[in-house]
Amino acid sequence: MINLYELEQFVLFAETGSLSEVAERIHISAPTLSRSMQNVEATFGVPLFNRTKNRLTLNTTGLKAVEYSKTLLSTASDTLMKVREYDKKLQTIVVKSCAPAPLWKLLPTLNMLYPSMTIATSICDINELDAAISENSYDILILPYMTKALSEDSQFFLMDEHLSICVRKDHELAGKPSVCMKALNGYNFLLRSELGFWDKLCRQNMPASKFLVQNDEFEFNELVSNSSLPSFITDVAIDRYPIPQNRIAIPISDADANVSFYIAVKNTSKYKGLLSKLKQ
Amino acid sequence: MINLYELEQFVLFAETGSLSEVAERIHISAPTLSRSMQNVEATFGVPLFNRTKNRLTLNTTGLKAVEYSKTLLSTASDTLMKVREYDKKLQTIVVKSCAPAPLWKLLPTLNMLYPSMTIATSICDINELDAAISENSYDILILPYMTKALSEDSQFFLMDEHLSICVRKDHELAGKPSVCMKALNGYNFLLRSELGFWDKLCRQNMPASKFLVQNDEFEFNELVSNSSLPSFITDVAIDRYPIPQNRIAIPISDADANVSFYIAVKNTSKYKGLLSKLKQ
DNA sequence: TATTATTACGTTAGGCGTAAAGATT
DNA sequence: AATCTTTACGCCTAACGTAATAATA
Repeated sequence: MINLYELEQFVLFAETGSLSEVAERIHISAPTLSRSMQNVEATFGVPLFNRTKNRLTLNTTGLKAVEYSKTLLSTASDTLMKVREYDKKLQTIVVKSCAPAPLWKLLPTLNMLYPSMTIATSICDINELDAAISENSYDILILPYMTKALSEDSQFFLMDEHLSICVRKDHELAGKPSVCMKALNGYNFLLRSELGFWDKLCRQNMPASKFLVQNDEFEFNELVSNSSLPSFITDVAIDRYPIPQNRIAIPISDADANVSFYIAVKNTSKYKGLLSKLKQ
Repeated sequence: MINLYELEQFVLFAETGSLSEVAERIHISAPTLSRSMQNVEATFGVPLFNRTKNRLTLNTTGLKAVEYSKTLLSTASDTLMKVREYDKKLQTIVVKSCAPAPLWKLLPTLNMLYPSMTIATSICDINELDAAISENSYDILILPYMTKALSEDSQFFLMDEHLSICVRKDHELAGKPSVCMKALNGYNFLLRSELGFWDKLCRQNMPASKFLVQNDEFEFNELVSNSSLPSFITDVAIDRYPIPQNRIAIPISDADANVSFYIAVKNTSKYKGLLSKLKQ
């Protein structure tokens, strides 16, 4: 049976050309390494070396053996790597959501129910979520509708979210009880990044508007407080991102802006604990 | 570092489903095998087993690990096999000849010069020899001409051979000093098998003749002695296959039937000893 | 003389089996 | 009670390093 440790020494010798040099490099004694090479030769069962009195070199068979040994060693490390990778995947819950707010609700519950699991969340466009479905690269999805690409059994209502604009109290729209996106088209807005499908929704329904996207939360808040540009807020986000005193929220009346989110799980039995928790 | 012996036990366990059964099968104790499985698990570094108190089973990661381990083990045995194969090829001289007689001359010399080498001889058609050239699947070739597919430096004259027919003394051709193949066309002949290009030569030049091919040397000789059918003989073969008293050899005059054989070697430096020996 | 490979040899770590324990059917 | 896995423990092999040898540049 091949000893992979000795085989590693063997290819190291091939790349170095000297026993003593390898011995020093890997911190074993020269006699040990010499014996290892004899063992390798014995397991192959054919001569691999030219032995002159004080110089060991590979013969042509030895060179071939090195070549094959390298691929063997690399498949060996592949074997380890892939199994570890597989195990890691088993221990991570991949959550892909079309919007951030549902994650705020979902993550604390997930962490509580599966404390040993790693939870990998990402906010995706709808087409990315569709891709995740067809590639099976998810454990949990959050969509703004029930998809027909998955069975109804695996999808459940999660929560509603209602979009408002957030304007200075002196803004020309400030007095209205509600607005529609058509009326908003043309106004420029402050927008946070990582909004998922909200971002696309705004751009599609207000093509004449421009959106100043802010990546940084602090900078975004500063701008909301100190500029006159309108921004967005939702009923769910209002706890996390309170409205400044000089601003007021005005609900958007469009159906598109009042969303129901649905959770879809790949493995219903694995997450039945989660699902029953969410129903409460 | 993976221990392949333990890994073998691991896949054996996967195929069997019980430690004690495997232990019995491969003649080691159950505790040793138990430890081996613990070692395998440790080298992978992830859980591979479900451990109930008295039943060990693989988890899903374990099943993946078995899968990868099987391919690793098979590439390991491939590695051994291919290196051994390569070594074996280095230690065999592959000789392909268009006819048997040149081998009679060549083989004793080869055996004397390279006593440790295995010599693999075969008698081939010309097109097989051409294939051997393009596939590099030879060490020494014997052709009835100098081929242009190889450099002149690697080809040398070996010997001549002259074909005769061998007829009963009462045969109608028995009195002739020589014959041409055109005149022989239509006669039926006894023919030995394994004649290489001689066989094709006869069939091409005497298409109206029939050839009774004998595989067995004894049977062939019996027929030559006891039938009236003409056969063939050459000057080189005459020592090995003496002409019966009731027969006589008549030389064939065609140029095709009087051949010069050439030896071609793949590695001239490797066989320069042989070549200088042959020149004597 | 310095460097290199290998053999000799003594020590010790680790691998194996026996015995035993703990648990299940 | 029989079967199965795992732990405990002692033996003994075999793997390692040091020291020595032999040979070369």
